[in-house]
Amino acid sequence: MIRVNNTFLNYVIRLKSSSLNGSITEHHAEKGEKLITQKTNVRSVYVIKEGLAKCYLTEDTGNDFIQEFFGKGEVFGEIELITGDISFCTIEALVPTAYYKIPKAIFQDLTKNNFEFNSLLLQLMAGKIRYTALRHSYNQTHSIIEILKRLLEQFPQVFRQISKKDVANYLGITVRSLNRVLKEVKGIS
Amino acid sequence: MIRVNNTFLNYVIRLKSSSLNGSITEHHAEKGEKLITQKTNVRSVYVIKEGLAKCYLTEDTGNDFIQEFFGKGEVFGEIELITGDISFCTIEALVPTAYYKIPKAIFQDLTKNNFEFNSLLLQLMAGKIRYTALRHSYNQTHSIIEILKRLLEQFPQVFRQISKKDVANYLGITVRSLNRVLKEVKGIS
DNA sequence: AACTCGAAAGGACATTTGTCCCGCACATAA
DNA sequence: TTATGTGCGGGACAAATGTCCTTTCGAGTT
Repeated sequence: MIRVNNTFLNYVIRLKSSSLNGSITEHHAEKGEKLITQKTNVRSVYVIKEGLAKCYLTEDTGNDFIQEFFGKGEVFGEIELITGDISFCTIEALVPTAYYKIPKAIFQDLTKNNFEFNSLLLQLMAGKIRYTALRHSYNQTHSIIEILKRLLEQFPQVFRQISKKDVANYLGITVRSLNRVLKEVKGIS
Repeated sequence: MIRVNNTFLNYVIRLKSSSLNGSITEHHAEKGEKLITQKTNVRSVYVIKEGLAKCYLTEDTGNDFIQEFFGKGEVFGEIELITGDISFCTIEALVPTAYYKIPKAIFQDLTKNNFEFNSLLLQLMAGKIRYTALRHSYNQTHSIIEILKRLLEQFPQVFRQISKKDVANYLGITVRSLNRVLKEVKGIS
């Protein structure tokens, strides 16, 4: 749901304030601002310093599917830099968000010449693969009410930060269904 | 659906027949045999030389969710070696399958000291992330009939190699629904 | 041959989810 | 103040999907 990665964030902060001072830059996005737009070129790796963003794909049907919510330390853009493809998703700030940008050339140099960075990158990507596999498996094999119950256990405050529509798009259902099931969940507990 | 990776396969074959002769070994699995079992330790990276396997997660409900079908050159086990966790899925041969095994120590050495291998590994993992993101987004935002139509366009022969039950588990639906929708698809075309 | 078993096909019904509404509350702009 | 838009909540009905069950078929076993 809301992913974080403090290990990587701390490492990037250390990198920034050391040898690479100047090439890793800090930026700020307002609520609703897009950090990456689907089907455009990506020139940097992004790391969230503070805030919250949604990562979503817009389909030909006009529907959005929210892949993940990114919190402190989450990294994106690295996939596009590695595969060389254009972006397959849009990243949009849900609240005022501060983030770091690592330019492509610096990123590529780090992966090749910095063991620790390379190792953290592998960890991070392996974690993404593992996490999404587990999530989609759970989602495909359980009813919406079970999925929602689990989500509310892990993030009791979801709706404080995230709109119903976004949660529905994350679960791949309509807001109407979300409301219906939400009522049911509350009725039980 | 059926993923392949010839680039990586060729590289591994070259590796095997050169410096690393002896440490990369070739094996064989019968139909139904499991190469990796969910929730057990993984000690090697696996690469399919020839054949077909399914990668699936068994949930507490008893339901299986098939994440992918692995064909020639597909790699697995690398996630577990990187994160250090036990396996989150089972890999089972669907036909007689030949594969290579790269022991953990060799794999770790290669990622650190072999630029080309490291680069191929990053490509491979980035590709997995991208591919599954696109697939799950499509699946969540389209009806089963659209998903199935697309699948039949890309793999007209699916049912020659893969049972209805496995296809249903891949799509996250029941066999009954699959049959129903299949009839509809054929009716249209 | 007789038997068992697993895969496939599909009927009948229940349940879940989506679609299309309408109304309410709360912003913000005119 | 009055408009206008947007998020939220939910009723009523339609459509999609699951559950349960029965039948058929063919491969292998005894």
